[in-house]
Amino acid sequence: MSTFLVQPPSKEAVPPHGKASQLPEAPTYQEAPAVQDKAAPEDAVPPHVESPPPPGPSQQQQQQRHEEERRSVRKEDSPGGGGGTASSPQPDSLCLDVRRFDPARGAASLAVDGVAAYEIVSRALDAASQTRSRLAKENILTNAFRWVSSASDAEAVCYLLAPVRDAQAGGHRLREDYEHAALGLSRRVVERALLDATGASAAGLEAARRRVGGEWGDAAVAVAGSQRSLGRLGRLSCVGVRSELLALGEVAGSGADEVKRRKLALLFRRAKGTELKWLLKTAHAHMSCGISLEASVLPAFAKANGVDSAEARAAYARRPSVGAVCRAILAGGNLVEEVRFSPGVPPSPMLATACTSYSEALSKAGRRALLERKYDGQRVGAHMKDDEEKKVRLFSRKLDDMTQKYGEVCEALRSAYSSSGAFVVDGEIVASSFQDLASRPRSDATGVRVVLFDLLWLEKRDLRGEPLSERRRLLRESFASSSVVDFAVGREVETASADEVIASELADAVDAGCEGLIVKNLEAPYELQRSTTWLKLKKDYLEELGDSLDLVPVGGWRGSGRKRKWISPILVATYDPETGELGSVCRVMSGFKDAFYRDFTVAMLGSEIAEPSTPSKKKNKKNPRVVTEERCTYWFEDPREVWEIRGAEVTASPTHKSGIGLVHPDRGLSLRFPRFIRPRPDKSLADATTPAHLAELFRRRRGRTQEQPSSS
DNA sequence: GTCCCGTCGCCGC
DNA sequence: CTCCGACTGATTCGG
DNA sequence: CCGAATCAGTCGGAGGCGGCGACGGGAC
Repeated sequence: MSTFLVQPPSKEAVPPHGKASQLPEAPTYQEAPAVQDKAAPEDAVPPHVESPPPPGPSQQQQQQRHEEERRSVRKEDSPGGGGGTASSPQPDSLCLDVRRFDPARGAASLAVDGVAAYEIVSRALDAASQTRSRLAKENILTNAFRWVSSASDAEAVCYLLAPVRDAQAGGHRLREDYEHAALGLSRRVVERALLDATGASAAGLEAARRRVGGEWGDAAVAVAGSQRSLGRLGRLSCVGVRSELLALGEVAGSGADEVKRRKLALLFRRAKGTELKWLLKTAHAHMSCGISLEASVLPAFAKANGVDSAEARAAYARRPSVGAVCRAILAGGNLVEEVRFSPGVPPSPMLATACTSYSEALSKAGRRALLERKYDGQRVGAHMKDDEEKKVRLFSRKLDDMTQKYGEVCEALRSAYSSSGAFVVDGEIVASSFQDLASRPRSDATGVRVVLFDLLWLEKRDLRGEPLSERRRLLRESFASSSVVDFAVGREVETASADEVIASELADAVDAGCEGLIVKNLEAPYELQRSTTWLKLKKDYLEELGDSLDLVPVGGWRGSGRKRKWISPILVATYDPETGELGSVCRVMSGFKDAFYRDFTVAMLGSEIAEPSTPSKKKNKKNPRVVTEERCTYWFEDPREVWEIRGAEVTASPTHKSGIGLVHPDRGLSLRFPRFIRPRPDKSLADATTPAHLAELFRRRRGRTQEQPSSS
């Protein structure tokens, strides 16, 4: 508590969030034992070969490895990478096939005061994280759920098995999304709580981490090991853990972190065995165990109770309430009747599939298609219930309630609605640009518009099954456009004869400041999931369109998880031939093949990054020509390579320095959605994109706006 | 004690 | 949002 | 006819950008 930790021990466990992590890495002492992955044959690969054509032996090895994996559950890494090496050699009974698993055995010890023990969750997660097979995971979860019989336990277990909101780290999900409450747990608080609870020092924990193979969770367990002092606190239950975590989210105001730290430490202290690992990972919102609520947990719970797992998923999409779905499953499993879509509760939105050519879009779109503009704003589902109040509520793509934020939109929708009774519409909230929209205050964002494109419910009718053409007709009948409410611009075409128009429609959409087109099958129903009846076509997806840049890699960081052996992300820069400066544009982490990472890392550092030491010091000095405020772990000595990098658009950046002053006094230029396309060995520094060129692209883009053309 | 500024969680894409 | 790799289930291919 | 190779779809997890706002902590 009073001991102020110098550096969070998580330095490498967490992604390098740019401005933060400092300190170029001191510890250079080598780790002797274990780390058998050091001895892996890949190491024999000669340094810096441009994607070696005959990777012969290594591929075979991989094959072999996979088969091994398939046959038997094995320890060692899996998604999380470098998992518990020396942990349980004995497979948990949860790994037995569902038909052979006997829930009665040992079940007594899995209850705490009559409710499910957290041990159920930690055991399931332990077992599931040992394998990559999704079937095996589902098998494990299904077994675990056979220890759970009440709906309230089931709900808590579901949340605790998948407590992270989505793939994007950071947020938690411990209650209905549409009542979402973030926990506001900073890494520092979590780490201090951990040290508090275990009595370990930061250095001790770090040492333990090296011993167990790099995983913080395992290190925590190792450190906590012997000194359990439960006292009268008692074992953890699922409902208890969930409510304790939720309580952390309620703490606010000055001194909040201190209170949270204390509460968390209390929770950690009660953890037994690997429970601590999962509590820690939960608090960090980084589970990395290959389990999601929708795709793994709910289907497993359904299966454990004799309900079709696809039906459970569908039910959750209609009404994303874990509690409701669990109750219905336990109450007999009539999900169609008992878990319904209804106005006021946001269903999962329909999403489009990305598509990289005109022909692909048209061939997949069915006979008749709608070429609709894709507005660059924020997705919104607007609901009005059939009640006296006539209140419009808004939900984000991830179902957060946005009613408060966009009060004007609510008002405008209510008055634009020409019918009576309930409605559910789908649309996009837009401003003159995405950046403009994003900079609105979170509490009350005014001066925005909403562009409607679908209608899911009208009065007493669920319209999801109707073809898009019909939904669209009803949408236009039921709402009047106004200065705030509008309809998405779209053109209905016969796909057989649309080859000509699609390119020009896309061009027009981009000219109008839109991101591109959504090509929609006019006969298709509204699906509460990603669907191929909606195809997303953006100009930067198309090979010949969009801007690709030629940028220079100048530095990088150590990756985490499955990329921990490599440099990732990688900082890239423009080159200014006048001054010789390399101004940073963005970090890139998308688009690289694993082999490329390996070769590049070897080329830059001499080998893949051995856990847990490195970098070697000599690679660690920034080249003075590099202009950035990023603090890379690795700086490349003599940046001269050129890579093709593609992005959706150039942005004015508060963090990157390329072209600073050219479009804004103290902002540089960056890229939205950056990804690596290919190396350009044919190009040299002199051919790299210049800051001036980047500025030109920025200005060109800024000329286009989504603002309503003040006509009609 | 108050104010201001830097971090970082969280959320949008 | 983007992308890649792994897993799965379906389908086709070779013996 | 059956097992092996191939294919397409799904899933998970690696992390990009900008921006608001809550909080902690230093300056005053």
